[in-house]
Amino acid sequence: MTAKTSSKLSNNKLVTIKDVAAEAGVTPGTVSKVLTANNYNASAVTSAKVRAAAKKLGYVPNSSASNLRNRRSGQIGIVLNEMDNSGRSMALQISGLQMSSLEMVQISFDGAVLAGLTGAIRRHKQGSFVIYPQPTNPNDDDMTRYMDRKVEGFVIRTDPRTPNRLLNELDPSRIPMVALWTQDVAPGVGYSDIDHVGGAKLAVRHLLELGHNNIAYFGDGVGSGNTHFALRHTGYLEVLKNAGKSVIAVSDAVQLRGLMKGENAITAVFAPTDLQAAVLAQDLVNLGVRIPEDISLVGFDDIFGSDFIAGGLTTVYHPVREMAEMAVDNLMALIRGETVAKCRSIISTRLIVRASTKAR
Amino acid sequence: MTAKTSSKLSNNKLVTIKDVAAEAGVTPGTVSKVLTANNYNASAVTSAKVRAAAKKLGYVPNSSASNLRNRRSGQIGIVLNEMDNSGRSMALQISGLQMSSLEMVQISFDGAVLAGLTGAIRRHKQGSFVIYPQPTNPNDDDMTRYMDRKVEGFVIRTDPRTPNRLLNELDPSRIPMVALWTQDVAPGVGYSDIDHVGGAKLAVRHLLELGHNNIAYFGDGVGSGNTHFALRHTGYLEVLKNAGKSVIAVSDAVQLRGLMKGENAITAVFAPTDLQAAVLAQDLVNLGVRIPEDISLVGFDDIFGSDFIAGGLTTVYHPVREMAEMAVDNLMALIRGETVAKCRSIISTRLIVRASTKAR
DNA sequence: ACCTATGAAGAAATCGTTTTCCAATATGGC
DNA sequence: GCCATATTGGAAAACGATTTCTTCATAGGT
Repeated sequence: MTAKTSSKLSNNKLVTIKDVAAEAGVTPGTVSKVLTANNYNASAVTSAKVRAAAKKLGYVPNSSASNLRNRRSGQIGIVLNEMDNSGRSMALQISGLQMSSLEMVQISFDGAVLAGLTGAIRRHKQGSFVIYPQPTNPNDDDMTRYMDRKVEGFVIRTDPRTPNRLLNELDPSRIPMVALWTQDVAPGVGYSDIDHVGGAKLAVRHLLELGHNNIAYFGDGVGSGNTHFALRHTGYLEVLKNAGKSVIAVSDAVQLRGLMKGENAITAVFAPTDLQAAVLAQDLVNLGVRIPEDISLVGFDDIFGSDFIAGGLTTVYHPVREMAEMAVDNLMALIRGETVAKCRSIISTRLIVRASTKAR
Repeated sequence: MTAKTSSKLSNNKLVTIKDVAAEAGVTPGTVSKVLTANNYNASAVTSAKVRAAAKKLGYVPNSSASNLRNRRSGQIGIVLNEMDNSGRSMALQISGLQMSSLEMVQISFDGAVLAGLTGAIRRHKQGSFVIYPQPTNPNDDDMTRYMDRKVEGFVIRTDPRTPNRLLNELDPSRIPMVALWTQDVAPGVGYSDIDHVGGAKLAVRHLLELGHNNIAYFGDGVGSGNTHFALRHTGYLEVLKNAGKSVIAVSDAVQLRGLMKGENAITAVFAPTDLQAAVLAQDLVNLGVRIPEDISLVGFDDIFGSDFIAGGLTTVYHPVREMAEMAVDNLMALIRGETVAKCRSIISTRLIVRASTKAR
């Protein structure tokens, strides 16, 4: 009980709309109209009085009251993966240099997401952003139902390798949702993703411009269910088909070295992620293949450390932060009643040319 | 206007306490008492009826209404540094391997903080956690004042190198605050930090146990205003003074190598951060000094990549995640009315022994 | 059996804001 | 100068949950 009562807002004497009204010599209703109603025409003198009083008293509207009256919750939920860096020492040692492990890439990714969110929050001051951990097991269902009544919408961080529970279980016609990092959503769901296809095209066009005629894709092209890989592969295929070049997928360094001979020798490789590029680069170096002298290599993501892969990996920049900001913007727009089509964004990427590619 | 009206909670037909009351055949007041009042004695039958009705209808209390009535905001503010990874390619190349730059360490740090927060959020379901960017310039003062009326308390992430504006400007007697990553706070402010002194002691004791008699501290001991460095230096001094050993500070590899000769030759070094240990290790290797054969080296932080510094750096683990969780717990306790003394935590560290230290 | 003490549930006020409805005043046309 | 029509601001009813105050009923003591 003591706990209950003492948990009141410490700011005991808070300024209410009544105080402002008294100070300005008008009624609370008028204050509200002047300060928030966008279609109300107050006389210039009343308006000035009210604003002066509000400023003088340092009035900040009580959002609980306002949200209650407006039947809004004033909160949006940001669902992030619950990061756990317990396995942080599982780093890969690649090419003689310490490489970011997949997990490190993830933490870095979520750090950038957070950076994007703070940016969005700075702009959308009016609302509250509540971070929720991704529900993973059935015990979280309670939490899901709970969240669902508390917020006006969700930004949901997806994983390219696995379907997202929340996205599948919540009804977009009942609660606005924006998926982060995928374009593969149900009707009515917004999204913010990067341009995987376009990014891959940039990479492959770069290799074409350097005079490479036989460009391999590193991986099976299906990406074992990783939707990003599939899109990046698509970009690879489109550019080469349009250019009338042949396509080929290689799965390891030994196989690749075998294909680097003869008249259709492969002279360049596009890897769908920097991490894979790093693995390939290490294996190639171990086989005595030089990058870029013997083969050009392009990655994707511009992960931290990519400047050191293969002496500086040419890669496609992955704008995580911008993507996260846009997700929030899209959700706000969706909540405002914007059409879903306008709440779907694909953020452009750009090529970063380093030392791993060279003209033939 | 359309925007305004359409921003209503999509969940139009939400279940209120009245619905539950009607279903259970009691009044709303009774429902409230049964479900939330902790000192109310309802008859077993009424209680059962109410709970059954609430469950049947899927009742979730409207937190705006409840917060309004209870004069709480139901929100706590988490103030994090606004992360910007634009300078991400400023990595250091150390010891032939790519090292985390200071900034990377920061992003990793904030990622771990976020991980800790999600953990705390999972436990403290009742409240909302709002992430705010750290106010940095005077234009943010509006935001500060705004935040300050919206939340019941703050967790404020500090930087050891610079004083924190928010901590200095807000009045702890008016709004509860918990500083994250410092112990240097005003009266009334809680904190959650790691045990810098104790961690340093672990490191230096480890060296003593290995038989080292002349252990140097890498850095000036003042740390140019970095409070963490000062504490770690204190731990170093205390252990050596208690052991009757001499202390010495070295500022670079060349100076250190000069001191590695003669009867009081230095055989071990404690660096207050892994990043500094990495720099020192690289310089030592370049000078032909072998680690740990010629000199033992211990760092602090267990940053990502420390397993590769000097072939595996012995270091002190820095529990970021636990520290962040504890900060939230402390703030909740402070808001509940707990004494400030109980809302100050110092999280224990532990030594991680790798290859950079060896017995004399 | 009567009166008091206790227990349990209802009635109603309240939290602070917004908005609809109305009254009052000012404006303009003739 | 008078009536109709805008303007402008006030009065009051919501929004949903909580809690105090009250009432009613039942149990217990003598």
